Amino acid sequence: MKTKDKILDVAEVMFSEHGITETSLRAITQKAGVNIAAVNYHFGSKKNLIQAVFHRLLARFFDAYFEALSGATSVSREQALHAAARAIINQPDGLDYGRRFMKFLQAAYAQQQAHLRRYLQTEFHDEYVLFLGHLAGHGLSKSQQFEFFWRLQFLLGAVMFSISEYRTLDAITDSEYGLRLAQDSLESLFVPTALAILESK
Amino acid sequence: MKTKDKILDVAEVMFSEHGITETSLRAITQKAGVNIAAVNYHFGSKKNLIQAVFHRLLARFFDAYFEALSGATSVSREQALHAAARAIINQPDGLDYGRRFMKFLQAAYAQQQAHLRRYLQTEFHDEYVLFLGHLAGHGLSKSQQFEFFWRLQFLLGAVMFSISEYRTLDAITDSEYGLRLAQDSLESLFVPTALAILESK
DNA sequence: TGTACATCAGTGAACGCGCGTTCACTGATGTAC
DNA sequence: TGTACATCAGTGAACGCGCGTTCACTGATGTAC
Repeated sequence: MKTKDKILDVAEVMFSEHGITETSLRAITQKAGVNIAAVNYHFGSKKNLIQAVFHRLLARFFDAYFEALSGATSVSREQALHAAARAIINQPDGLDYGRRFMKFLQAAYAQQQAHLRRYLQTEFHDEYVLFLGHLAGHGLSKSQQFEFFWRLQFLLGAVMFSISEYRTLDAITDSEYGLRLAQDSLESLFVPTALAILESK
Repeated sequence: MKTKDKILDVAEVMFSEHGITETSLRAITQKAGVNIAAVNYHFGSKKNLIQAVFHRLLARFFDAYFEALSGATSVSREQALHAAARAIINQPDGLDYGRRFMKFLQAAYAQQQAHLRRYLQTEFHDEYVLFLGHLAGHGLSKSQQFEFFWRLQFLLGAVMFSISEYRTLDAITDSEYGLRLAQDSLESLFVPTALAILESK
């Protein structure tokens, strides 16, 4: 069982760091110190390994998200954004998890891994619908839903990109302005901006 | 000379549509109806071909951007955003160019094509600095510049993602709500949201 | 408790395949006298 | 205008390489009687 987890751990890091198609099973198994045939033994194929990594990343997000809401029955948009921000930012390993998650998402979109979109909507259907409901709110007209949908894409893009490039940005601002972003100030920059994206004008 | 342009055209479409590393020179040359060795004859390597495609996409954007400003001497942030939106949205071929440009950018970031970032900052240095100056404005303190930098990442992410996934989104909203986004309403949704991202709170 | 067998975790080597690149070559076009 | 040569655009076949996957196999652990 240790071999399976070792592969998952290394694959998560390498897929996020270098892209999914760019990362070979040989590179993963070599770094993990296991035999290359173990991937197909435990996961069946590279595609299944990708889904397994995605599953773990998603589960961790939704767990943290719903825990941050701690069973509240009625959730406002702002509460939802705070909970999501914390689920990504305030993890035991700091922004490392969030960065990997967002990098992975970004790579998945850019590399047309359509099977991952399907995977999210089937394997995490309930969580996904609940989460979207929190962000959308209630009683939207058709044209409001339509506009919300587009704004949600703006938001998703903004989050994916800024968090996934976090390290690069941090290094640039550090050398350029001598300033670095603390985790809690990232949340307080992020939530109002997210609200503005969903509600501007 | 026709062969070289055929390769560029097909490469631009295929890199954007399927990702950079996912697109083989064999696929490009086959679709273009030219010999595979012609790529290395005209461009030297796949990496150089990628840069040539990037160059053309960038040149088209900056041309349209500065033309939309039509030589104005002092440019406000809002003017700059309108000009940029038009440079991406109002092209002869509709959103197709913008979509390819944004998909390419996204793929470049996700696939760690660091040479492209360098290419932008050297080959288009003047345009790049001017454009950023228009968006940033003047007289920002260090901590304001720092915050602007982060907000710019939010904006870049939002634009790249929503435009590059434009077709998918359009198809979803069409079937879900029976609504599709006209080009000019995209601009009037986009500019205020962009302003809000840069200035919220 | 001991034995026989089945299942499970992991291995090493090989498979065919598609990749980017190279090379010797052809034929068309341009240049010089 | 004609001839000789150089340059340029494009070709077909092959190169070595790394890829994901497969297969026969080993040894450890679990299960049944």
